[in-house]
Amino acid sequence: MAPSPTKKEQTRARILDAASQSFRSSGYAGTGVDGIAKAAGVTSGAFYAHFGSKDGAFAAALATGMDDVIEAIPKFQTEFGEAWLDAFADYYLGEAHRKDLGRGCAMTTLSPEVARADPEVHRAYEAKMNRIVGLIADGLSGGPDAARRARAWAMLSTLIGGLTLSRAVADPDTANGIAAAARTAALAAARA
Amino acid sequence: MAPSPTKKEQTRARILDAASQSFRSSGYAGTGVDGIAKAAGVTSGAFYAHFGSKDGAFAAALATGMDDVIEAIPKFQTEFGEAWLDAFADYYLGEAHRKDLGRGCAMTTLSPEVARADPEVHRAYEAKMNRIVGLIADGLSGGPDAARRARAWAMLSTLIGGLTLSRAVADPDTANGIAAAARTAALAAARA
DNA sequence: TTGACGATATAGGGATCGTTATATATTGAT
DNA sequence: ATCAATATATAACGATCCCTATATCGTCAA
Repeated sequence: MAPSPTKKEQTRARILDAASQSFRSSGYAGTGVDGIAKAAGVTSGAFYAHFGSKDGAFAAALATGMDDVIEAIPKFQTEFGEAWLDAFADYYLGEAHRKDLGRGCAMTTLSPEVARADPEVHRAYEAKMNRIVGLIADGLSGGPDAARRARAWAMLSTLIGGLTLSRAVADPDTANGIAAAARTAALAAARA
Repeated sequence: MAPSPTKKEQTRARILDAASQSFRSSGYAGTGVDGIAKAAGVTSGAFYAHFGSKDGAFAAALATGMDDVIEAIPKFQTEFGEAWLDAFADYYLGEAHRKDLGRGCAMTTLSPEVARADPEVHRAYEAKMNRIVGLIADGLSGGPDAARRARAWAMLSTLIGGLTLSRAVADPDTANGIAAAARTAALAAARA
């Protein structure tokens, strides 16, 4: 059984949660250390005791955000079996996920931030992404491994792009149309 | 013939160029008014004389960035004829475009920023996006209009997502792989 | 050439930024 | 219960943020 978290671990988890949410919904530059601390119910002193800097908190938020995906994909695969791809695409482009910028998938919200970050962040991101693509490719059928990985990248591209576009438009009908089109294309790309 | 721009218009154009580049490469929150002014060779006084606020400059940069796309697509269509889709995808996911965050397509760099912006920005963005999708759909063949628009949305999703992903990874080979996979999927989605 | 006006520069305010140093509170071991 | 160690709070620094008010510059008309 997992050991019950200490008070310090609970505080760290609250800060990390607040940081993750703010980085996703407001971006790196749009996020302030004091704002994270306030959202977590602490002050900046606790923040700097747990993460040494804003960069450190971003790296941690990025890592856990990607780990969430790494954990989620096998769950979809075991829970839905052959239909896991459809279920995953439904979730990813569904209204609930679209509307939840703060807790939405880190791949969509943080990738543009990573593109602006230090090379070290790029590398950490890429390592996680490679694991994610590997997990997805394992859940695809047909073709050699390299081709399955390529199809996984294509599917992810379509899901992430579709989610980004649907979040940027104003009209819900337009957003639904984008999501539906991206869903179809993402599944087709995965099975091509 | 176009009238030669006045000094004031030239200054405004320089500020707008600097703003567009900074908003794309550093994001809205990562961009400062003083930085824009310095990059344009003026001071903040000139900035506020031309655009009344940071928001105003972002709206202008967004509008012109989308207009660039609106102008570019017909050029691809007339220049490359039937092969315009391939040429467009090649450009969009090509190395030159991937490496140029500051002058790269506004759809990819600014859509995540629009998702965080006021509803008014969402609406302006959506109006431009609808024109872009219409232009792309006009260049597709087969199926009713609604289906062609859906395929245009799907292709854009894949291009934008693929570009975003390829910019976030560290390894050039990985980036090339993502771009190639997204290219194939984007073209397939457009012709599905 | 002068005067009036429009374009840009200068100066600075009030707020928030990330961070550090220090003080206080809280925990855990004895 | 007491003390040491740790966790968090407080206070403050210099920098930068967006923006306004005012001053200076340049331009064109008369």
